[in-house]
Amino acid sequence: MVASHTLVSLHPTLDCSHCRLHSICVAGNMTEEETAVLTQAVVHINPLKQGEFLFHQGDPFESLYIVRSGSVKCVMTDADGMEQIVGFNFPGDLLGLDAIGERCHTTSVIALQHSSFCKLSWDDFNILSQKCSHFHIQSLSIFSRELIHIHEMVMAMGQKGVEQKLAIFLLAISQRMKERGFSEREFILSMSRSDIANFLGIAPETVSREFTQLQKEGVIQVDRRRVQIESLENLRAIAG
Amino acid sequence: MVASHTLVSLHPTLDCSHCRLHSICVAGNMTEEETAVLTQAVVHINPLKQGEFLFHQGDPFESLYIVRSGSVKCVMTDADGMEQIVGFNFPGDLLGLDAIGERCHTTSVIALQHSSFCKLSWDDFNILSQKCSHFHIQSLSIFSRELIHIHEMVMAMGQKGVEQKLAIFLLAISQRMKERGFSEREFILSMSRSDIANFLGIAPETVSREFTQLQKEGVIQVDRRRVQIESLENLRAIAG
DNA sequence: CGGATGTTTGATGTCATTCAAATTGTGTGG
DNA sequence: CCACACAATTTGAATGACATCAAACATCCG
Repeated sequence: MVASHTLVSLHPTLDCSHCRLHSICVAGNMTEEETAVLTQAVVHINPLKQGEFLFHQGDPFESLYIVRSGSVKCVMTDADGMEQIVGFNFPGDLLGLDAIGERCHTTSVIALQHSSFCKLSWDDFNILSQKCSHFHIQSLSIFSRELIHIHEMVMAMGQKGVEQKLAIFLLAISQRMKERGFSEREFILSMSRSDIANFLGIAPETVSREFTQLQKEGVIQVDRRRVQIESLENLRAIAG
Repeated sequence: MVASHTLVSLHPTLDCSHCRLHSICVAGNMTEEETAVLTQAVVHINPLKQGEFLFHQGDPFESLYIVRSGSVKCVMTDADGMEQIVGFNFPGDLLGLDAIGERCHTTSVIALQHSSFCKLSWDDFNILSQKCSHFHIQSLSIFSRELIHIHEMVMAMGQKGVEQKLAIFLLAISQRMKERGFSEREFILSMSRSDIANFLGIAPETVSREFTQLQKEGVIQVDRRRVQIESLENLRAIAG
């Protein structure tokens, strides 16, 4: 529950107003005072190691989570055991939105590396939405952008060839790195080739081939999981 | 703006509490009194004929819309002119959610048949969210289910063969018909073969072939746009 | 009725998958 | 620190699923 009668945080080490993700997180656009209320509601949970689950598909819905550091994949498994990665998430991203309607998680979230999270209970989320219109609008905006991301994903899967898909994927990662203050030209992929393949709906071998193909064309440099984009322009041209 | 000081509707012919979509629309779970406030805010706009636009991609964001009758497709066009249908929507569905974050519509919505809509301005939406916690939660739930739908879509596009895709598509339509009180076994598709093909990321000819294939297998009966599901069980088995 | 549009069906081609093997990377225990 | 086993990635060759091209057919609407 939000302890709105005091602005003094019970967790002095944790303060949303000093968080470097402030602007891209739900706290964006909130006043100093509103942020203090948010700080009261947010809980830091134990960090996860690579491969550990933040929550499982089917778990009852209790809280939303925000990635604080590291990265995760969001996986959906259907009746016949097929797995589909429906998204990768990075610091500042909000997790668990799909569970609101059905009151249980429809995806599993798995850490791709050592990762930490903020936890915000559904009750507190609603109280904050009611109290702080900036929070309300900011969280809806994040929700909305999530929808756009997945729409772009569907566009890529439906309309594009494999080289285009990979280019679009790399540009999306690049964009997210940039938003978070990292280099848009050089980064380490936190997911495996198989994860990328599954996400894009293609075979892992094809991902490999297209990586080397893009390298041959001089658009990127790949070494293991390190990617350097030689020409963003050319990559955009390929993405279409 | 919501005229909350009076519960008497300015549009006597329009009353959310008597709407047959009450339960699946944003009005679901709202109290009688809250519904009255919603009624004040909602505006009925001119109906659209087949092929007409409710809004265009790029239009500034002002309002959300709810399908009252008929059906629409939601289309995204990218830089190189490729079009992707990212969803079909039916009575009770909320439209325009993708525009909240970017303050402009990222998709175009086109009527598949003569269709009518309710309009709810973004300002009123926020006021209602603030005032009525049931409305707030209900709209988030609808938002959340939209995410699940598109995730299921991505699953189908990434993991499944064409026969499965079509089976999944038909089951999704069947489910939506059922939710709206129509037969889940027999319905008229409001979209063309090309629309279905585009949505599923396959060729129109392939849609044709798979329809006849499913018919040969005795799972469905197709006549033009009328579909009869002979065996929901078998169709589910094919969908996987 | 007649042209335009949408749909079905058939023949051929192609891109991505699949299968298989080689290579490299990673973690663990000696 | 090195050797080993296991996992991930890369590369090659063959197959296959779906797309594309082309034409016939049906439907809709004036």
